[in-house]
Amino acid sequence: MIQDYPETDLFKQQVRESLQGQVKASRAIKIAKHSNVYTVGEQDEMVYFIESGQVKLLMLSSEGKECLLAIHTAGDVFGELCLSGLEGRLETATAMEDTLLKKVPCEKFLERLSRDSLLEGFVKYLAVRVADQQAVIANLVTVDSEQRLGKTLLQLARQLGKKSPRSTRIGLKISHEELSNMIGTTRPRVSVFMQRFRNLGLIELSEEHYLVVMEDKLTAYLASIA
Amino acid sequence: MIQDYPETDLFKQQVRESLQGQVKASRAIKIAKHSNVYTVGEQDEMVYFIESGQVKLLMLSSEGKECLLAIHTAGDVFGELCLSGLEGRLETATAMEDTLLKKVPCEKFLERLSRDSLLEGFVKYLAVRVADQQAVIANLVTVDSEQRLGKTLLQLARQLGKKSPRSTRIGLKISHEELSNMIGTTRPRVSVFMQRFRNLGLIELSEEHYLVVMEDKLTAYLASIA
DNA sequence: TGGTTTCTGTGCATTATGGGACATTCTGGA
DNA sequence: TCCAGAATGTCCCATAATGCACAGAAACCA
Repeated sequence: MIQDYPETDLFKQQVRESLQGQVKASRAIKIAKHSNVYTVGEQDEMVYFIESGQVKLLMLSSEGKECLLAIHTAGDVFGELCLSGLEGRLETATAMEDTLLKKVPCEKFLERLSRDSLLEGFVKYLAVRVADQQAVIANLVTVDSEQRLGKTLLQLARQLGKKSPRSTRIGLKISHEELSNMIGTTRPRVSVFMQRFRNLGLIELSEEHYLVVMEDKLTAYLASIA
Repeated sequence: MIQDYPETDLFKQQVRESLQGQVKASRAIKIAKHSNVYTVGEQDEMVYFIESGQVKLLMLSSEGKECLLAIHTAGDVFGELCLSGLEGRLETATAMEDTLLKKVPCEKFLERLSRDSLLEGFVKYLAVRVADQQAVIANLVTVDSEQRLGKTLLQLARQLGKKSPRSTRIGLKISHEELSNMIGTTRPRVSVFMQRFRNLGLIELSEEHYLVVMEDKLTAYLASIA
């Protein structure tokens, strides 16, 4: 689903450098664990860059059900949707850990990209975003929850994990409830599937309770139950 | 869910003009109804512009289930995901009617945008795309199929419809099966909901069997069952 | 115009899912 | 070190969704 995107990594690197020049202009801000960076509907035309920590993006349905859209970690950019010209935030951004951020007003961000000839890189980055979301949508539409959970784990492993020959460790604790909010099912359901994956040796919990994903095995299993 | 985006329309207008200069370089190509413009996995680094007709974008799951991602009509751009730098198409593009297209190699497209100072507009356009898809994902995750069908109809009405004071006519025939492939449910289920919406006066079928959506009523109904 | 195919409306078994509930284990804070 | 709150592992059951089947209507093709 999500592949390795060297171009995207390159782009993030470039943005980081580009924003360095901005350091004095925009000081780093500190967000405490469980606090919000911004909330739905809020007028906040800023683009954020994560120095350290983790941030999750959530949408709420009318009945208050949550949908976890993405988890971002150090080096990521988020909040860039204010560039769409739409008024008000569509989602809420919450720190999962104490987090250090840089923020730049969205017009400034565009100007900066433009000046540093990064617009094409940003277009590429956004195109990758659209492609990823497209894959997520297709998954939600076509496959059942076990399969979706599996693919989501693979995606998280590739996005956040550290690779070893046979496995990938996700250095970030994500609760079953958060997973259920990503794949559109209930928490108990995720528990059952996670247990199953563990019994089959597709995933493991490390000493420190980090999640370890055996990408090959999990991929093979998902294909076998398809 | 999907709002009116004057900026996006403006951008499409500008792209159209920008591509006019390209007319001789890239002749219009004709795609017969039910034929594919490109298919999954195909190497086809082109950006398309629709002169007339309709095109739908489909993804296929491993078991062959379809997911309808988008419907594009005259004036729209599609296939722009090749800008992500990923190899091979992620989806299949199929003409729903006889369709006339212009195509431009993706690097040429970028060059052209750059030359005509449309890169920022394109960034905005992509940001809107991401925002829209985000809304689609949140819907798939948080609400049930009736609600999703309703929202999808509203979205289609706003995207494809012609407005009257109280209603919007969608000048394009979309089968229940296609709808079911957009919202992630089965065809019979869509039939039942459509019937219900019709009985409640939320939608109508015109003489020529076009779908007419009473946006206000439908919106109110969806809110009432939330 | 007739015949064929696709689309729609419906019903019904079977299965999957959602929404609780509850005991147990973990974790972080005092 | 102990306690309170959070997260996890399991059940159950009412409900929603899937898969299938079939008849009627409409659209398409020749």
